[in-house]
Amino acid sequence: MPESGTKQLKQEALANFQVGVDNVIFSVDTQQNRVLVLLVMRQEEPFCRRWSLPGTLVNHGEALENAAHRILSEKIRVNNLYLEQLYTFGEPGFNPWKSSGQDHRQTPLDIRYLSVSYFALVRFEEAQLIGDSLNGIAWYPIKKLPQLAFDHNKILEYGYRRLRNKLEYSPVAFDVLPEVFTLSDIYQLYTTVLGESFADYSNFRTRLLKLGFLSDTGLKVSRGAGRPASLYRFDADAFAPLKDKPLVFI
Amino acid sequence: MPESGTKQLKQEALANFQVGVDNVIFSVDTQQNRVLVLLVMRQEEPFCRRWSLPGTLVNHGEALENAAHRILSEKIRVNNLYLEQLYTFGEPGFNPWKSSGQDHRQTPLDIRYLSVSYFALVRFEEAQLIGDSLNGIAWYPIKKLPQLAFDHNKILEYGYRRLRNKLEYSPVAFDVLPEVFTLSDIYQLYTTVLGESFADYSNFRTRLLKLGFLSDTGLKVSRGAGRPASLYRFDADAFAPLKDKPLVFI
DNA sequence: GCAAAAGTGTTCCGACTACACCCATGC
DNA sequence: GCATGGGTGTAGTCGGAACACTTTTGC
Repeated sequence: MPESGTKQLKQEALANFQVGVDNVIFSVDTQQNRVLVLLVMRQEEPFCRRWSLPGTLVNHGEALENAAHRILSEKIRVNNLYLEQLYTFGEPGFNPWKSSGQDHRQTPLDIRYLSVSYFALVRFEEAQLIGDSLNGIAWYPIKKLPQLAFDHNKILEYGYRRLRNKLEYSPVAFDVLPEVFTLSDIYQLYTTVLGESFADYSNFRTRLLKLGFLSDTGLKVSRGAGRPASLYRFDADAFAPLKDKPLVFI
Repeated sequence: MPESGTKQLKQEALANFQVGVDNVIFSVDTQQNRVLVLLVMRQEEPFCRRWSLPGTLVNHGEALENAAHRILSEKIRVNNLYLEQLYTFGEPGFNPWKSSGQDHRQTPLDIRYLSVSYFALVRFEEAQLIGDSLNGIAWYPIKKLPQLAFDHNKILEYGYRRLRNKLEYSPVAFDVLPEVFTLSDIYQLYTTVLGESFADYSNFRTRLLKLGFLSDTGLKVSRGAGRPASLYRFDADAFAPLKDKPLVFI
């Protein structure tokens, strides 16, 4: 924390910042077996007509996380959502407008830009994009990313690592699954994100059920041929004791 | 990322930020079996004469991580060090100077403060404090923290959680151990930080050695009574293949 | 010799793996 | 019936937990 009082001489050297929030928003399309990330097409300089992460500058009086929620809800409509802070990027000299014609604000030349990135996971099936691909918003498969604006490829890679870690060590999946779901719904979610590197379906079942935080609703659902699957519900109370433990799924 | 061009109307509402870096610097005193955190005594308002995390405002042209290194090296001299970004705090309305007499800078009233916190682990035995407790700098046992300035207690708690996680899942310990060390050195480090909740010494030994990234130097060291202990060295090359794997120590 | 600390070995048991196999449905 | 996906059971194996035991030092 600053020691402003004793160091008047240094005051001149302090940087002023504009702070933005950039969201890495993931969803998982288990049908097509791919992880998707939400991108928006930039409509202005710099990096005009390039895809980028949805982001915004932080408003006066607005909490960082609120800014993240705001930009998210401008692009997409969802009911369930997992959101957490990812990382703060902000190399000096990285001012998007510094050498462009866009520096039309009441900002001194040496304004600096800081990007606080957020990581989000939403349910693909329920997510409604606001606007369409013509309006420059789209889900992109993580395996086929275009070149993004700014250092967004770096941020995205960082977010993708976090996604896989989160899935292994915490129950984020259940924030993003429907209220009730089958065990193979979960299994497909995991295989899509993490690859096939873990236990087969039958062992996955056994382990997950033994953890004891999935309660059988008694309901069944039939999807085409094959035996109908039981529908389960995530029991937050039963999970609570496991919280903060070095619990590992997969 | 901002969409400044299309939203001129909103420009008025944008916040301007001053960005600071606050360090949570840990060390481990295995002799006395306690985790320590470095605190400094504030010499000015607000929170004058209160302990706080060592921090600084970010200078013009200075990378965030460099600011973290700078404030650290102003307080302490170390050779080995682990440093990583922790979290970014910055609720609106949280401007330390807003309602104090210290607002003597060329800043508009609505300037907002953002704290990017960093997490550091240093070796207690080699760390030399610059200045002494009279100059207001001291190691505090994590179990006996005073009330800190700002929201630093919250930041510290967050850092402490990270410390324990890092120790379990990554080889940070070896960044902070001497070049050569005994197996009980490591064991004591782990027990001090994590409590006694894991394997006994003999099982800990076996597991750690089986991982294969500790090489026996052939040297021995005798510390008072008892059989002399072998000195080991961390072999970064041998560890490399294990990197990024869901490796768990303890 | 005896205490103290380092280091080794052994037994027990639970957990994960890899399957084989049974069940309920659509067609 | 048979294909399809859901669900159960089991034998083999690996690894951790607990603890007894041996080794090497200081005194």
